[in-house]
Amino acid sequence: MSAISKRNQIIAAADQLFYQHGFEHTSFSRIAEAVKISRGNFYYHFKTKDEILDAVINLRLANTQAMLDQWVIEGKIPADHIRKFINILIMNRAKIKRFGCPVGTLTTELTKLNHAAQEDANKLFTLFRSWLKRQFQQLGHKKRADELAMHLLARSQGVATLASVFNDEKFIKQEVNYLYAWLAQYTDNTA
Amino acid sequence: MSAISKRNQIIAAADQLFYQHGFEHTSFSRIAEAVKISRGNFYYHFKTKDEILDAVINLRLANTQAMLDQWVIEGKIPADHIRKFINILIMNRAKIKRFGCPVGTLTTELTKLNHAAQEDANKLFTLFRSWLKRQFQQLGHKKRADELAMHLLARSQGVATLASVFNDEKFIKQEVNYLYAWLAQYTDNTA
DNA sequence: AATTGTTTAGGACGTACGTCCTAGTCATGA
DNA sequence: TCATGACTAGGACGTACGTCCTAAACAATT
Repeated sequence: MSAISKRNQIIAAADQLFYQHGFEHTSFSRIAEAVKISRGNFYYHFKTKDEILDAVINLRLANTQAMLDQWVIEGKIPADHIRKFINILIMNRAKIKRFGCPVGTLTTELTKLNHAAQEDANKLFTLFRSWLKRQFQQLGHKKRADELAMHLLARSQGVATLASVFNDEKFIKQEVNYLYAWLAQYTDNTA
Repeated sequence: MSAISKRNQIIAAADQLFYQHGFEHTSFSRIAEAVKISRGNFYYHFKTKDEILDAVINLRLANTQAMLDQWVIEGKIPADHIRKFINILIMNRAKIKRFGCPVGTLTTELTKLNHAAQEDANKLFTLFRSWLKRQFQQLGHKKRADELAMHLLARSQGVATLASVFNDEKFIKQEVNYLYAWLAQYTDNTA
């Protein structure tokens, strides 16, 4: 097991645990247990908890960027791309129902903790926002592109939160249908 | 200073601190400091932290119920009542920008902590949901009342979250306008 | 076989937390 | 004046946490 691999294992485990139980509530011991190393040995890979958080955020940023790039490759038109964004609510509905949105819940927690990494975490949102904005621009809505991007982001956030509170996957599907209908307004019959 | 008064002071302080810094991140000492009693003395008023949480949730439930009742008294028609709900985004925009939605952020945190009080906290959402449902029913949307209530709740949640992430009050106002427009669809020219 | 750098386990350290106890203060009213 | 119950300050307690150290095991190379 190489060092890099073990390091990545730790980051991956922390990623999951931060999502499921929150950053503050996830202890070193808990992560160490998940990757089957001793708590003390942890220090060899990461000096502080904040270092892990940075690594997790960077991992998520990279994964998100890759996902967005992939969507652009797969889809033919901007409307396809945006629909792929909406569709993550469906794809991840089981996890969303249990733990909410990974992006939203992390940034919310870091804001409450007044944590130094909160601006880095916000970049996750900015990534989506800029990407969505570009899609709406390409749809021809140059002026309102950012407004529409923010609207869609907010709607998705709300759906994730309520689905989690009420443990309701059906609600996700319902709202996704609303979102598709909303999007259709802005696509020139290119559905 | 009577016992009840001091107890209420503690609950009120905890209410604020839980909102601003989260439940887990708010220590006994921090609350005691806020109400100017010693940390040890705390034990006289509340045996455990969970007891305070319960009290805070009950306080919020009572305040919310009172607010909803008041709205019904003040407004003339159901559309007025729903608009008052939407308007809390405007009324509380400064706090929302800094700390998000008090209801949403608490329930989200308790879910991550897998805390026993999470169901009680969810009652806050249920309170709004049932009330909104009733308003939509009175608007004549018997079948879709709950669906519309959930939709409005989700939209509000999303707005609060994004406004907090991007520190953006303008966004709140923008989305509130969208919400008013959305609501107008369901009111028979009684705006 | 010897050497070197990487990775590991185990545990020590200080701090902060939730909890709990106790001795004492204070106001009230008999 | 004294007895009572409400309230308080200060600190003890065990536990869990983030952090840090050290000695040993391991792997790769010479």
